[in-house]
Amino acid sequence: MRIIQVAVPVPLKQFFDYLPLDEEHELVPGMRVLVSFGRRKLVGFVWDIKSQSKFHDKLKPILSVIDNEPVLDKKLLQLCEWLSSYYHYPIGEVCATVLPNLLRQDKSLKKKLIVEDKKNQTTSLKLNAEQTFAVEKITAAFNQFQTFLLEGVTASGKTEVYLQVIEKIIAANQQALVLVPEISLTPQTVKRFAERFPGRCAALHSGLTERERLQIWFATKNNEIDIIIGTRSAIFTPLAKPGIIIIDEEHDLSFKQQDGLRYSARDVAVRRGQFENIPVVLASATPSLESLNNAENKRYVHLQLTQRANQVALPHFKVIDLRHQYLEHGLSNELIKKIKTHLENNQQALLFLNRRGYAPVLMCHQCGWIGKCTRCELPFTYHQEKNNLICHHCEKTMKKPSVCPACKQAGITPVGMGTERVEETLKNYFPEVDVVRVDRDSTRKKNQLQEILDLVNTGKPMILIGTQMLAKGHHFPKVTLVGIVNPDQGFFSSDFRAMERMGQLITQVAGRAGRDKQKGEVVIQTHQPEHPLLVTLLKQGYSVFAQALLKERQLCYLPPFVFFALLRAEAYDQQQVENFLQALKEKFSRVSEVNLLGPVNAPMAKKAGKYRMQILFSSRARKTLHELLSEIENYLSERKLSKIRWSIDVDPQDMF
DNA sequence: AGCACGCCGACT
DNA sequence: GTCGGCGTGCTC
Repeated sequence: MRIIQVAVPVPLKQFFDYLPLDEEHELVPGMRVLVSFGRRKLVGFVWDIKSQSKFHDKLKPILSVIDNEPVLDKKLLQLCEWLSSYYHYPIGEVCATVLPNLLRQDKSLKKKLIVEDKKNQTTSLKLNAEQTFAVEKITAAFNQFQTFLLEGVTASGKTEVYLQVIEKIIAANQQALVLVPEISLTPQTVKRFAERFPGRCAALHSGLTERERLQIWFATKNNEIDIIIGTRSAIFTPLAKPGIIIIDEEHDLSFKQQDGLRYSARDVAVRRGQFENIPVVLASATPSLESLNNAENKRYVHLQLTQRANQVALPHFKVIDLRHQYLEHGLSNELIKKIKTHLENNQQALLFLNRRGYAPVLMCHQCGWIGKCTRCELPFTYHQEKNNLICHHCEKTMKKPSVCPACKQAGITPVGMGTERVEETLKNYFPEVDVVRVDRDSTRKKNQLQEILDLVNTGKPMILIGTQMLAKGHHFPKVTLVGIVNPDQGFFSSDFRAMERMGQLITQVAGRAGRDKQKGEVVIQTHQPEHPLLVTLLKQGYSVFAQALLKERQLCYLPPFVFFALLRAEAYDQQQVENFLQALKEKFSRVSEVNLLGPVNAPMAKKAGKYRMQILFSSRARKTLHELLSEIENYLSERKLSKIRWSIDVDPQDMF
């Protein structure tokens, strides 16, 4: 008797057993089958073929077999199993998450082939000694599992290292999988790969239709494409002949999925490399502390590129002490003067501010009223362009009131700085030059970003104001001045990773200054000019700064020296959430190797009308931590929690 | 998660 | 009388 064990995409931990459709249909793990599930019909995944079942009296036959060959090969099934147990997420939902949307449905596979335009092939650049060493080391690890941390300062030619490694991978008849952060998957990135390997690469960018995605999925599975470039979810692309996985800007936060299956594509890449027995390259100018620690422990081979190509000089850092200074809408006189000088020299200036809109708070000068979103209980951001108040957490929007809703007097004032306000201020100062704002609002429409980039590339003097969007990937030859308007949140945030991120941002942003022949200048406005970590970063560079942070993490029992997981819960009734988590904490606090902290409010204590709280689990023993999480997962799935929704976040990024 | 069942209050 | 609210239980 054959019993088919099926992973069904429902939020339940277990598999479900079915009878085969008939004797003819061959069933192999990884194939999709249509099954009757309760009163519904669902697309499930064959997991195993067994000879008996505990549910022998309840078994239904499979309704139909969708595939002739598995959509998930053995290695991907192994990866799914790992994902399910590591991230404590139901196996059937993991299988569905890993596939393109169109394959989650009951559609049989039909393949087309993808038309590729042939381009002129560019040739390899000459490597310096460090690059050559890196290429040789990585090449020597082909066909075996080894993780490399490729740490290269900006303009050190990391990309050329990937390209030459990929050249060798292709020569060995294997495929390369390249992951890049969300905002850097631009036409320029893709172009560089496409021009070196014409007709051999495909990019999974956001502009594709589901149909196009599926075509690329097939092409890589059938070994018709040698190089696949994509963001986070591309880590699940099937590969006929896997050769190497490369993660560009491995420190980037967009590699962590923030809902559903909360995986880190970087960590999944390392695990996949292990299962496929191939090398994995994690590359960054500013590696995460996790990866640096792994390099230190010799789990990763540390490769360093310290030379900047073409004799590009490192930019000069200048700290502007904001204490006791008059500020014109958040800008110091000194910064404005510097902008003027650079513009007069026919150069461009780039200002960073991590806050879109006009001002993060709108306040009544008469009575102190503050505009807050009723659903999230956080201040509205004032957008002058639309004359709106917008909650950046739930998108709730309202018209800006003309008089104070509380005291009915006129006196509503914007407080704090956003990109719109810096734009307005600088337009007043420099009416004769282009002042261009680059944030999510100004680039919402298709091609808007490209139009801005084209304008910048004309090279005429101008001022750019942007959020993080501008920190990566783009090359602005005429920018010689970079100003960081307000990095001070990094010093006081309750999030222990804020300082790491600030260091990464300053270093990455500095890399935008003077990439051409001109020496660049980076100006940082701060109320904390003497902060030891800021001084270390600016005087001794990111590596020394990161070492100092790692020491701090070790002393304070923080990751990567301990492992974290969060259990979040939300409901419309705040007391219910708290009681639920408190009871859970009391029940599971007995394991001595795992610390439980909380319940405390989640990063957004109230979102879209729901109250959110969390318990933090921390442990030096990963195994013990995961055993406890499994126990809790079992306990919770066994009982009915009508109004409370909970989720587990392993290795969380946004904690507080 | 869905989806059904079942038990209560309030409507044409 | 029946429509619909949501609390509870089940899915091989």
